[in-house]
Amino acid sequence: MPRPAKFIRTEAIASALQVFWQRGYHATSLKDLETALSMRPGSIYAAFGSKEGLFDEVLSHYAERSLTSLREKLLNRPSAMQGLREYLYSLANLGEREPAERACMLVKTLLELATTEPQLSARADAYLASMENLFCEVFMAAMQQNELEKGADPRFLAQQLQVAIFGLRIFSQRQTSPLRVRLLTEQIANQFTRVDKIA
Amino acid sequence: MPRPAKFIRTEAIASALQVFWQRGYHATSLKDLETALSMRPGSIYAAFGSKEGLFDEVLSHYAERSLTSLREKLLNRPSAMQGLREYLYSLANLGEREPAERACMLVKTLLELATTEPQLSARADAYLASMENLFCEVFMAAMQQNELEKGADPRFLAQQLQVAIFGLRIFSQRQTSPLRVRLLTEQIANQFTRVDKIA
DNA sequence: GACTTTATTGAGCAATCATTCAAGAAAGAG
DNA sequence: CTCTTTCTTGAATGATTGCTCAATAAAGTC
Repeated sequence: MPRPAKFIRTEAIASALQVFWQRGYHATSLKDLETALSMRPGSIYAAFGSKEGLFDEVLSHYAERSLTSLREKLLNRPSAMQGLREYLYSLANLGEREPAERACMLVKTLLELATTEPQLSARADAYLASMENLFCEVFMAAMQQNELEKGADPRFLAQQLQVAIFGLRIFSQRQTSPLRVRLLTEQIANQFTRVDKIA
Repeated sequence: MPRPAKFIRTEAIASALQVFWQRGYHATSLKDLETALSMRPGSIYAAFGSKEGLFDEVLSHYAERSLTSLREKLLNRPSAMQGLREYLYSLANLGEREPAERACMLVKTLLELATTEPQLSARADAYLASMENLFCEVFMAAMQQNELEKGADPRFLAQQLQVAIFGLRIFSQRQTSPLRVRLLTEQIANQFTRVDKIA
């Protein structure tokens, strides 16, 4: 079989992610993508079908990557609460990251495309639901490990946690000092993994 | 002096707000605005200068309106904490509102335009800082009224509160049941106006 | 009524948008 | 090498973008 594709799909998607994450869906033009991917329009369309198709694949890639990373940090840990704590602390440097990549891309997509591209927004929503479910599993594991009181409501805690992370990542987009973001992160980590939550 | 403008500026801005809030800045075309405002391009440009100028005025209008409403609810109250509690409970129905208007427009703007229109994003940021300051005043008043312990950090509490509201309003954009949003809202209200915070 | 001043109109502008496709280039198979 | 298959190219597509401006309409002043 002749002529393998010159571009590497995963690299193209990683480049496209960067552009879409920073500029958003509507403000990203095909010209932007041509530059970022070093591909000509024909190749992009041959490979991904459309701008929407490319975005869709980028979104999946981002979400799967995020979910995989979360699972590694949170599941099958000797102490679920310790894993959660470490994950939350990994957000402490949010204020020092690339500004346009501080907010979660799923959230940015959920907001930007709610009206204009509801199917893409719905896909982002579905991935966020998976993340909530993952948090729920963590709290259930913590209950089994006696790190969380028996009467706790893991679903509710998972949603509370997601609210806190949503808010933190939005806040980190504001032009405040990275230190304030760090302090807020630590407060959240303490709130959700506090000693007095232990049975 | 002859021929007064037929359109009413505040009404035009209110209509433009609805379109921009729902579709975002980049996905709103001049055709969308012509339809919403019932104005022809020439009139729009005579009145507002440019799409960016119109958006800027819309953003100011939204922010001033929000700030005024917040001040009414939160300042000069016999009990600052009671005012805060009532404000937070007013968010309990977020899950039943127009989907694309559940998230704060300032936040949507901060995220969407961070890279592509940094001056508009910065304006949204500045208004969010005013809101944080307002929250800070509320907590200071609560301390003076002995509704909050003397050692409390009003600035930190204000930022925590903003994080919670950011997160809640994003979460309410997800396709979850309005009841869950209500429960989360009540939890936040209790967290920030809890009895054991009182000195 | 005539005059002045401003608002409104909408056709039309260049630029950009996402997308297509015929032609050419590249690489393995024989 | 030739052949076949696939990938890449980039000019060109029609639609849409934000925006302009000369012509027209409307309202107060005199």
